[in-house]
Amino acid sequence: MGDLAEALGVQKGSLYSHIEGKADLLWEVAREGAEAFHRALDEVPEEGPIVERIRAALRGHLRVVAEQLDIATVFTREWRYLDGERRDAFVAERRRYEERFRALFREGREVGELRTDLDDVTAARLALSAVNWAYTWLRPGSPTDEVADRFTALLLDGMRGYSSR
Amino acid sequence: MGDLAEALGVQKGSLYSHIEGKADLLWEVAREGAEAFHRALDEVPEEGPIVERIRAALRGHLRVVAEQLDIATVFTREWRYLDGERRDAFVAERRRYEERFRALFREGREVGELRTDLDDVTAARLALSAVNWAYTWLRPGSPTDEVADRFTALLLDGMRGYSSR
DNA sequence: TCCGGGACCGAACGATCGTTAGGGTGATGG
DNA sequence: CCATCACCCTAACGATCGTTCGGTCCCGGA
Repeated sequence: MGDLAEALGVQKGSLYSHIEGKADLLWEVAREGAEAFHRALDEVPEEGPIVERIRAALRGHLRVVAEQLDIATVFTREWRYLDGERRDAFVAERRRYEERFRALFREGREVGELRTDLDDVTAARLALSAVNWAYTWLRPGSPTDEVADRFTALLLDGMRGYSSR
Repeated sequence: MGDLAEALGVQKGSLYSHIEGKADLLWEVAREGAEAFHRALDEVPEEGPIVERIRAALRGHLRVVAEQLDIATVFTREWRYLDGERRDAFVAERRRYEERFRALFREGREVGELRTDLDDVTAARLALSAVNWAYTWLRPGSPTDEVADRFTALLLDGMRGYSSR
């Protein structure tokens, strides 16, 4: 609160003309984060090759991370400090996000665009880990689309096989 | 400190007969973490198929996470609260760990066991992200070797290709 | 047996921090 | 022109928390 007031050129107490309390700030940022990531997933086409949709999902996620690094940090790390009801609500949103992500891989396996013996839970976990961890090293201005494409290529064709495209 | 004292069945002040201060505790746990992960990497054979060595490295890392979840959490997240010199020392150790990890993929590409056009930086980042993120969902008692093998399989052969083994 | 020291207690200190209270000022709009 | 209201200030409060201090107890070695 002190830092925030200082950054605004205002006394600590003056903040409370505008906000209710510290917890509300975290909650707002967390909600913004959830919205941003879900919105990015909304941009992913509902149809078309799964491979392209996975690529789009990774691109979208990384773009949010790079463009709103602070919000992404709250979404992936600082949300733990939410309390009670709000925490539950956030966790539900977060779980829903992961579920939407996982659905891509499941569908890819089911329709046969990905290998039919794919372990989609592990695949989704691998992809989500990569983008979740990105907030630790991705910096604003990084070529996120390119990074996402590299992840996609590696996830699709592996380190041993040879690209089929 | 209060929680710690309570867990030990002792008054807060009594702790200072045994330790110097709170910061030392974090430093000790962080050092323990770095040692544990490096030790796990030491167990990876220096020779033999790269694929098996990568699998061993992932297994080792996940085993440390599952068996010493609190220490792993400090190693991956809480180390940020180290100060000054100690923080620098830790970051160096962490960087060295990542570098040792990355060397596996580079070597695999160089000797041709992995695809020669492999983006080894991205590959290492993908693998490290997966195991780094594991502290958020891996629980003591999980079959870490199996999880590591699933990661390995996916990383090696991808979601689209078919296994060559 | 006596002495020294380590472990512990109880209490307080001092710093930080989120928050509240009370008062002032300046712009707005009836 | 005056009342209102948003905004800000200064000051202080209250809680938390890491740490310190003086004193007590007990155990092992001289």
